Amino acid sequence: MKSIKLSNTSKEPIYKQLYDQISLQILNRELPTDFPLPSIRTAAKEFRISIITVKKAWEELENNGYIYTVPGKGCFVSNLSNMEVEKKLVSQIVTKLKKDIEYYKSLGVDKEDIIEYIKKYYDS
Amino acid sequence: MKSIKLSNTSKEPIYKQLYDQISLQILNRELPTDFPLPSIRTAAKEFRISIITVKKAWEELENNGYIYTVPGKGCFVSNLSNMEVEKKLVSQIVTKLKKDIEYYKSLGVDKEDIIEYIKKYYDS
Amino acid sequence: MKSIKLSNTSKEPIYKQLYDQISLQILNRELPTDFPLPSIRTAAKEFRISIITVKKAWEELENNGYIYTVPGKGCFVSNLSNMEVEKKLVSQIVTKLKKDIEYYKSLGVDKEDIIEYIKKYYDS
Amino acid sequence: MKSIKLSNTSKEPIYKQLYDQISLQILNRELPTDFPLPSIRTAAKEFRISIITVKKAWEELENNGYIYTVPGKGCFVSNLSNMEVEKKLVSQIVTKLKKDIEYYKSLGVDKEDIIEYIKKYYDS
DNA sequence: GTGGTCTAGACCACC
DNA sequence: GTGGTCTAGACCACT
Repeated sequence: MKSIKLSNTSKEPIYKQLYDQISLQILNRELPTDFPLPSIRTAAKEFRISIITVKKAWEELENNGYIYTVPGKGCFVSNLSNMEVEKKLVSQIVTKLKKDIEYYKSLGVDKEDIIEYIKKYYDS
Repeated sequence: MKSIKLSNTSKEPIYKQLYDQISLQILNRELPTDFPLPSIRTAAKEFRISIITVKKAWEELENNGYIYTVPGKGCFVSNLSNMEVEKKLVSQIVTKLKKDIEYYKSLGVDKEDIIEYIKKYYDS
Repeated sequence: MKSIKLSNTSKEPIYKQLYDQISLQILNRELPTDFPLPSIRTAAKEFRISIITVKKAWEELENNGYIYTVPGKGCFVSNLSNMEVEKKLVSQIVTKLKKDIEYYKSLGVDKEDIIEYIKKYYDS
Repeated sequence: MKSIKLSNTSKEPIYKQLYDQISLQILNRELPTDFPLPSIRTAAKEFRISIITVKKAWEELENNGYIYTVPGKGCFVSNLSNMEVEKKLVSQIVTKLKKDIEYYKSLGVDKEDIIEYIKKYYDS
């Protein structure tokens, strides 16, 4: 499991940061099917956050089909088909992209300018 | 003054929605220098929100140099030079763009793919 | 009568700015005894402010003995003895100075440092 | 935390009094880095003022970099380097001093007289 | 009329 | 428990 970075001062709530980073690792196949997530208590200790906060993140992951829970055993990465992964990924990207484009258009930015900016900043 | 749209259910606080839309109109020169904003009370009635919520939005606008207020008179659009407008605009765009790019990179999206998507969606 | 400068955006209310500058000119003998102040209407036009605002300033001046009103004629500078002028001046200075000193002490500034600063900035 | 004194009758708004006194304690290192400020509710009770008034003071402190807030946790004194503290202090002193000097000059007071007065009153 | 400040409640998300 | 936001009133000084 790749390292997780949590920020106390960020505007994003901690449970959301946890959710985002883990779901992303699952989509990127960095966590394989049936990989056991750390127990809620272990994770709470490791990240020095409240058990409740971890529980909330794990719950969200389960609700969105990223993991499944075996009572008394723990939580494991779901068996996502490539198609499902692709679908979740594309859906996330397109949803965000459409919103972003709306924003840039409202600021009066040209399509060409945005593409310029992206070329400029993407590799840095 | 172009119409303002506020959503009660949005995650964005109301005062922030007000701030965003008005500052945008100022940057786009839709509101000229010294244009009088509606009075706090008038705006509160019009948008059916509390006086304090409007006040907070107006306050933020003043703190960031978009408007100036004359007690007993009202609030007016600041005299922003083209250079200042440009600077504020670019700063907003670049700040958001960098965050967005980080996000897309973390999802493993290629630069070319993003540009493809933008070309596809920008004109719709 | 020396020129008067009023600022709309200042934190000081306009009537107070008027009062301060005129009372000062009287204390400095720039306006002699029985000098006629402009009429309220004239002053309002000249300074482009409301008649009420001028009235308030003139009222304060009268209340503090700087001018006297002759109904139907106008307002005139009072006959202040040198002693009275001196007393008003010293009282103003000492009152402010004591408050200022308290402030600087609370910021932990040494007596010597303040004197240094004054020597440095007074002539600029 | 040293005691705070608030005056209902002062011309200064309550939130400003709070802001001034706390920012001063931070600049004087009476409150160390990461020191937890009392919660908004606690402070409101203690000073017998509204929650919103405390909030406004805390907000100003955050806007000016004196404290940082962690939602759900509380507000804490920022980690200010000695250089930053010095800069804030000097900026406050010089800003006020320049205004004071202007005032004394407008009253026709000599540099030497002011220094005399300061020597006389500073230690009392 | 205007903005500036303040009160005493309230609901929400987060920890 | 915490801070973030919001409401519906109120009083004040200034124009």
